[in-house]
Amino acid sequence: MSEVFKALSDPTRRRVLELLREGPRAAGDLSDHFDVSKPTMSAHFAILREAGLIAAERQGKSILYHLQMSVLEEALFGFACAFGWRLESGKRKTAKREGFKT
Amino acid sequence: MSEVFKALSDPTRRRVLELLREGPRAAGDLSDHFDVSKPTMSAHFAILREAGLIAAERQGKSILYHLQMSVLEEALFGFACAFGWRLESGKRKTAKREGFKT
DNA sequence: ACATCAATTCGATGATTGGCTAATTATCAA
DNA sequence: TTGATAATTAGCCAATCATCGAATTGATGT
Repeated sequence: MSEVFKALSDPTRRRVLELLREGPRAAGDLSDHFDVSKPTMSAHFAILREAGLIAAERQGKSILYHLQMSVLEEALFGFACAFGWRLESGKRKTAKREGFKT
Repeated sequence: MSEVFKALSDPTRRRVLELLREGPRAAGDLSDHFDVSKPTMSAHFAILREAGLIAAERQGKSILYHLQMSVLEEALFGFACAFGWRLESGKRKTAKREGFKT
């Protein structure tokens, strides 16, 4: 849980998660949205990956990242619960992600 | 919002928040629950204070800390919203907020 | 005034973070 | 095989973090 919050504590990483909400994206595609070097982005991806928030899948020369919604949900849910809140799925406009296995 | 998540990324600090959920507590009283020095706890309190998650009030020789629920709620709410979730608590008279600083 | 208790600030130290450039790995196409 | 492309790893640096013991501030009781 600490790792999830740590991952969320950086605005670049939060933005990456938001971008991935729309569906899987290649590492370089994601990097283009930010004003930092690719190695730096790679490090951000690694932190998100180690927190379990995203997962990678090689596709040709690219590496596609996709959200692992359940982990994000679980962490936030677990915390919100401890504070007497309820986290509801609402009308989740979740991604139309394809080639995705839960 | 980054500061809130950063504050939440440490288990000691999360536990402090949980303890404060029961009601205000003195710094030393809180410190007794943990296996670290008082200066270290003081530093944790400072981080929570700077994130706006707790507030201090002097009471005689002690300093009472109490939760600032609304800030915690807003950060989580703001984030959950961006992911299409709903965060509900029994009685919130909160919180239309926008423009979190990232 | 002085001693005592509660908590913080100071100063130091080792670990982690976020950033970079340069080097490396992996894949695909000539 | 060679070259180009996508991404990561390696190596480095400055800044921040968590932690401690020692010194300091603030409030109270004698």
